[in-house]
Amino acid sequence: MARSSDSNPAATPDGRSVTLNDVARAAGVSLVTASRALKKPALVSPATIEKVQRAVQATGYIPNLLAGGLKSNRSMTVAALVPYIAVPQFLPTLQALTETLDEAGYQLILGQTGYNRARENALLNTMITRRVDAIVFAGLLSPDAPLAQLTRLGIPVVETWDLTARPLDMLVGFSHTQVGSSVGGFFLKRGWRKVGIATADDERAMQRCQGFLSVMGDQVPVWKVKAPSTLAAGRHALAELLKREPKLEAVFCSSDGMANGLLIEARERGLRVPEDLAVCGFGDADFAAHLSPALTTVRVDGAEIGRQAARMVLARCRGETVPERVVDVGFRIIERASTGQAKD
Amino acid sequence: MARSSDSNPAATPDGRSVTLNDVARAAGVSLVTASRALKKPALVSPATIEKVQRAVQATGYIPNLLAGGLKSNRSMTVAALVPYIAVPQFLPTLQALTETLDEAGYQLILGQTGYNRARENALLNTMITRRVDAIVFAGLLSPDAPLAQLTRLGIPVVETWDLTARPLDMLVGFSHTQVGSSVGGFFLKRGWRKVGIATADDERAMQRCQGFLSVMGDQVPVWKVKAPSTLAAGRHALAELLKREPKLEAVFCSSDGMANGLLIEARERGLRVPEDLAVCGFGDADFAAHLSPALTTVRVDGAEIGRQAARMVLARCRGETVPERVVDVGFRIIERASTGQAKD
DNA sequence: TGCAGGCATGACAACGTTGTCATTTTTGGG
DNA sequence: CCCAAAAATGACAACGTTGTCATGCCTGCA
Repeated sequence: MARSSDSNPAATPDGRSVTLNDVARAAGVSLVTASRALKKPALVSPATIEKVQRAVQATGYIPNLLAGGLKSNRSMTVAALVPYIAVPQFLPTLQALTETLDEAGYQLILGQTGYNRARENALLNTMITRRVDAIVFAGLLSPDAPLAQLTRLGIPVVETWDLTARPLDMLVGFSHTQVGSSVGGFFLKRGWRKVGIATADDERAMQRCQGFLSVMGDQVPVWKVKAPSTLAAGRHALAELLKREPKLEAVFCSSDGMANGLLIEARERGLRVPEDLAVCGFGDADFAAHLSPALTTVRVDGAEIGRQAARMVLARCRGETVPERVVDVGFRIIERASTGQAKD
Repeated sequence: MARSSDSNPAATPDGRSVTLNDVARAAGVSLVTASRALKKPALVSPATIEKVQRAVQATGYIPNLLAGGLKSNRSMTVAALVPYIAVPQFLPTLQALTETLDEAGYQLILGQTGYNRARENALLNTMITRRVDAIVFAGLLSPDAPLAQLTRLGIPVVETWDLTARPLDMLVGFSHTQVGSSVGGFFLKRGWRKVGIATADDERAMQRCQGFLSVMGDQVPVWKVKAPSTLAAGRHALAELLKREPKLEAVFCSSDGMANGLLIEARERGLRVPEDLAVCGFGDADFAAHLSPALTTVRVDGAEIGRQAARMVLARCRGETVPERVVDVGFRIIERASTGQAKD
């Protein structure tokens, strides 16, 4: 990868790299015209465009987005801040976000907050320094975030995967409390009273937990693990919950991976699912429907969250105002075999 | 998020945003000194640094990395190109890469190639346009990639998760063919002759498949699915393989998720694992050890790949030469219950 | 044929920082 | 107390593009 100075089609004779200026000279037009031919072809005659494109080929010109971004103050870059890249729930969102933005020429800059407010703020500052055109955040921003900077610079912010009446700027998500109470209601309707909850300790999972407890009562045994939750944590969770409530009838898990662990642990212990123990997960991961028994879970359209967030970001980057700044994508309990048949 | 012009501590009276120039003026030093105070404190007296930092506070200065990057020709940005963000195997690599680079002030720009060479090349060009300081690629670059550009600009490239004697630039990975033949050898030693392979159709999985077949023979039934493989695909795969070879003794899967599917399907069909059917996965996902039976699989240290790639990238960005341009992180077959006890 | 209006192009400055070289100030040894 | 060397600071230009305004040209209509 050494920079060869001889016979290098992308370097001018004196070694500098090829700039738009060189292209313009080669095409016999002015710098501005060359710029326009490439970026705003509508303003340039077809013949000139042709000339410029030929010159681009001949010189091996490679545009420099940094330079353009400096003047136009647009980096064509969007920051995506998540706790960890590997948190399964956010993956469809990240994927859809990346794809949708890419189609519009925007790229994603990734940041991992590690469920850590200090890092979150540090990352926000980093992204501001990079003059990202927008920020998409997994969750709600903390009140002590460097909001002032964001507001100052007018950087659009989309909070996701949560719900609040007064978002910082824009929001795409759903109510975790409501998820919890819905699952609680579902359990009640099935007549289960000896229930438990196995949950990660992140903010959103705790909201689901609270919603669940608000319906099921505070005496419900709660097994809490450090986020992100795993299959192994799920196996352990069932063991712990059974210690506290040997006659456990149903468990609500804060992720499908964890629920998968519960299914496995239940089988190991000779507990039949759903006859002896019902299990409900969260997220409707791709594998949930194919477990045995198929897993009842809460479906959230993570990809849709990503698409909507991208849509909002792009609109704002085009200078439009986004009318509905809060989008509730909702959720749905998907009943499968792990909670048996409805008895009504 | 409206840009308020009044009482805005980050905007000068005339509405421009605060630049280093304003800081310098406020601190009573020159522009260059202010720059150095913030970026190269070793060259500036402590008293001046103090003054400048105070001025930064007072003015609410926010640096602009784009501007600096233009002059210094360093974007403090590294591109990571993967097939899809959600491919589980790459997640630990991405996570480690992000973390390690972040510590050095570099951020990751994400690109999804979608197992598509055309998109791959388009993305490479995009990243070059963005003047990323390096590119980390999941897999090997295709020969028709815009290599010339990369070489021209001297952009460091790290190919990962594969092995070749002559990488484009640098490489961290391991031999998939060898993985396949190792697992084949392992199966042979156990005396299994009626074996099958369930594999995704991406390049690397196909290499593992070839390695496996080179040891086990070409008559082995192969069930191929579109990458990325899933649990559902695994369930289906077992059904298909049993059609072709009803007395199947062992199956090698191209991912742990797929293997999980095989375990489930086997149980559904009343096949005991490992007594009736042995299963080996690939990747040693976090759940592999906690399945029932625990899954025999091939462990690859994905996080280490990420760290090594980051190490190489950072070294090159510091202008150092990287002596060992090819790092083989190897792999290990982790024997667990899904392949039973060794009989020797 | 003359002129308004639109289209195509060009000149110039600017974006906010950093590299380079020059200059001033300080320090330490004789 | 002086001078050489080092430390600290400053002036200027440059990075490569785009925004703004100005200008030349041509088309079509009166």
